Amino acid sequence: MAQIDRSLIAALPSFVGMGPEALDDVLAQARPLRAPKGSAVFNQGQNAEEFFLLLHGRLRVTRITPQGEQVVVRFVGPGDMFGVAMAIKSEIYPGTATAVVDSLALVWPNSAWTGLISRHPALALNTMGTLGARLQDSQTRILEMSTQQAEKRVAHAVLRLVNQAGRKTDEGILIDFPISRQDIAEMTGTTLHTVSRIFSAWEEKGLVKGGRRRILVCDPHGLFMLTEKAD
Amino acid sequence: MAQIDRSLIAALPSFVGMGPEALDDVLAQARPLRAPKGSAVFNQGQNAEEFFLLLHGRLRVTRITPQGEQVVVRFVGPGDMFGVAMAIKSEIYPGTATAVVDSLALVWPNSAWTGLISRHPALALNTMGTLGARLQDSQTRILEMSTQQAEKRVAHAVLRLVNQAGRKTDEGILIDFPISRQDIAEMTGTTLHTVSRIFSAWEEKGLVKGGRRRILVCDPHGLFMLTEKAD
DNA sequence: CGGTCGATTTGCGCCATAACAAAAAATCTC
DNA sequence: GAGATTTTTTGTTATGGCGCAAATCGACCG
Repeated sequence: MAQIDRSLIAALPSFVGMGPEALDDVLAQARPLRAPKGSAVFNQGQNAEEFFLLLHGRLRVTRITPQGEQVVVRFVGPGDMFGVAMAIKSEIYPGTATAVVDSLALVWPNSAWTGLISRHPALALNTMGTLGARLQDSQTRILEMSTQQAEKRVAHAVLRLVNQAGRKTDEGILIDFPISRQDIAEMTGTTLHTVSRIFSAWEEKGLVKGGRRRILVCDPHGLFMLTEKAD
Repeated sequence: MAQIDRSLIAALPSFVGMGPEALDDVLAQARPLRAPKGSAVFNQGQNAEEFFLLLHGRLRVTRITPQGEQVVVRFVGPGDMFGVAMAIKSEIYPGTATAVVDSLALVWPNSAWTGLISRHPALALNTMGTLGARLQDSQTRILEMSTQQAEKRVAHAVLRLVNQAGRKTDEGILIDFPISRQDIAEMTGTTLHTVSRIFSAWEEKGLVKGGRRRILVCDPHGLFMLTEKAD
């Protein structure tokens, strides 16, 4: 198999503090994987045999309850590791990862995990940092869902998306991957209908401009006010 | 300082797979800390300079929003690590840990963290597992808060407490540390009043017996049914 | 360009649950 | 054990946002 160039990953948060030979050791066991838009990289409940790093594109990670309700756990962006079931001592993938745009990832067999962690303490520390960041994020969401009502939760979710994937344009900040009202609803624990109403209200106030599966934030500062003091 | 006996920690999940000299290395930098009931081990926002392992007792970890609303993040039991801000690359403690009964912990200076992780890959893997378990737990709570209504969320919370800290008695399963309706409310994102009503209804059905700051689960199976099928 | 299908918007009625308000009960203190 | 304090229970009222349903809009396709 052709060796992947280490410059592809050297700058990523997961690999900071690692030398060239360490990076080569990491890459030696990886293979690339193309994920066309709409395809699933892995499915909830599947036996977890590999872990991943996203190089390019965007994935949506979802979880489904036994009763069939779905929630969006997070969006994966370039440089993020995902499907690290090994790290969390799980035999199966706890969620489903779907490409929302054409994407490209690196894949390692789970068998490589323990060795890599043991040989590269920096990788261990970085991975913990990533898990910790996700934990913080989850707990923040719990905090919001416990104490705030729908409009604020939606505002926070949009602001988080802006930070993760916002692209400045001359009209405002564009979230540059397809995301539906349904997605926002599943991120905030509300319904499609409520999100739609909230967005309509925001459009009237000039805070956002909605397109189909697109969000254009005209006034992020206004959203901040919405999340701080209440209307 | 007197060396702590390694048998105290050898069997704990955080230290499985570590040999005697590794355990001694870990313990060499630790000191014991008593936390009387009601005292805070650390406070939200404080500079994080140490990390901890609970040997005996029970702590409640809470987080407060800028607006002053509080939520209960989790309960820490014997054998659990807590306050591992280092692991998650945080400078400060993101929450407050309060002893709900007289407790005893081990304390390490943060400066010991990187070295310990680097020297003991097993500790790294175990810690990741712990973080992963908490992440799973958080995401499960998000799932529940998104899709289920108050009664089910409370039922789940009680069942989780039963698993963590339930003690069998001849009348049922007793959660053997002080926990108020307010606590349950803060764990489930509802109000004191709603929790009280729910508990009253359960008492009428014979599912639980409530005492002040105590919960006695008479029929866990009944609660399971409550969380599965509705009604 | 017309047809089809998915996404979004909007109206309406209803219900779970929050908010407010007190009383009652349990526990602690001296 | 009397009083004070905290916790819990319970009643009443108000409302956010969910469920249902139907209309509209926009995009993609042949």
